[in-house]
Amino acid sequence: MASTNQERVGAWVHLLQANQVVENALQQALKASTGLSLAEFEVLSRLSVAGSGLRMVDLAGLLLVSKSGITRIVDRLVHSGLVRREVPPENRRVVLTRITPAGAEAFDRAQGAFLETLEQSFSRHLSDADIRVLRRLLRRLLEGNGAWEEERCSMHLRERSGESAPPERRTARPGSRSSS
Amino acid sequence: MASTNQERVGAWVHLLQANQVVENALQQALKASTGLSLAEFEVLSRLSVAGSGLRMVDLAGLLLVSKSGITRIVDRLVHSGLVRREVPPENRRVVLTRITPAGAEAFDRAQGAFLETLEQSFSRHLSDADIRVLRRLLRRLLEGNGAWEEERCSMHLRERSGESAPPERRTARPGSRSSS
DNA sequence: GATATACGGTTGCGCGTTCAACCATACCGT
DNA sequence: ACGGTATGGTTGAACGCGCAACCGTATATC
Repeated sequence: MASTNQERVGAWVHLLQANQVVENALQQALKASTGLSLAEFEVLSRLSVAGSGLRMVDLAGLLLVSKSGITRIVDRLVHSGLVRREVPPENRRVVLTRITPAGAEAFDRAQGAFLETLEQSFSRHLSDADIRVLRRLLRRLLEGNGAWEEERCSMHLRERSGESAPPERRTARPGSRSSS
Repeated sequence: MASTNQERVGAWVHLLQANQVVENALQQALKASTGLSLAEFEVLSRLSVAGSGLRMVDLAGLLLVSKSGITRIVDRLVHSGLVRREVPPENRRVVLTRITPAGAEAFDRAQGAFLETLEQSFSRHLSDADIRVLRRLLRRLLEGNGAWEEERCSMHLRERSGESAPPERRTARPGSRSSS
């Protein structure tokens, strides 16, 4: 008994729209609370755990945006003083981006609004088991499309309340995944 | 034993990225095969089963785009001769959009590429049971966010093999969701 | 060492979307 | 009837993103 095209298309429409609804909620919450866009917040999130900075191309891979896209996102963050560009002398063709103290502070503030809104628009409606199942299915989707990267799919947020502290993955060794 | 924030955020990142990957694949396939954007295809899809036309505002609700957004999407479709605007004499403030023969033809062609790509990038990687589970979870998400509308979540594609013609909805729902 | 190639990043441009303002039409209370 | 309000649609400006072209730097080949 195979699923009909209607069922498959329906499932995809659900995916499309659920993502849209949650994403809009997050965008709006972030913009309202700190003026950050979701992409900017994501960059700050990545940089806040990458002590030695990240290359532009790695950020692009992490966020699934183009090279020019990440250039502009970082442009805006640099302009607001939340991120710093840095060209390492030993390899002068890359640009390392590092979070500034002001950036870390902004991220901490934004993280509050982010987690709260994620709870309201996402996790609140799913049981813990649901979340794991959803994660598993979507991960299979990513793997099937060759879009699976371990480090990309775990945004390292610092836990706020004394919840189980994450095992601080520090091997941010970028795999240079530009499939351009 | 509650799921950690990391797990929730991770699940959301999966949602975000899986959607992005599938959407990109569909966009690209449609553009390559027929020059249509995903939004334009979606409009054609809706119109192809709405015999008596759809109002702009209804289309906007169906696609989850803004009023101005749907104006421009329809503009492009009208300009390529795939869709017709029509102002009913009995209510001259609405605009009914109807698919033209050329539009129906274009949709038929596009549908092939669409279904094939959806299979390749989506359903291919999930079992039938998976698809149903996924659908159920995402639907719960939509319901939880008050974004559930029966008719929106079933894109009526014509099955190649036997189908059931969907009932056609005539008058507008007052609850259109451009909560602007 | 000189030339070719690959890699990383930025820039110009076009496209598509939203927001806010606006216009037109229908609906409602009096 | 008549003003006020709500509804449906379009328009202009701004924004964010991707594509392609470009430049600078590192690496490979000879």
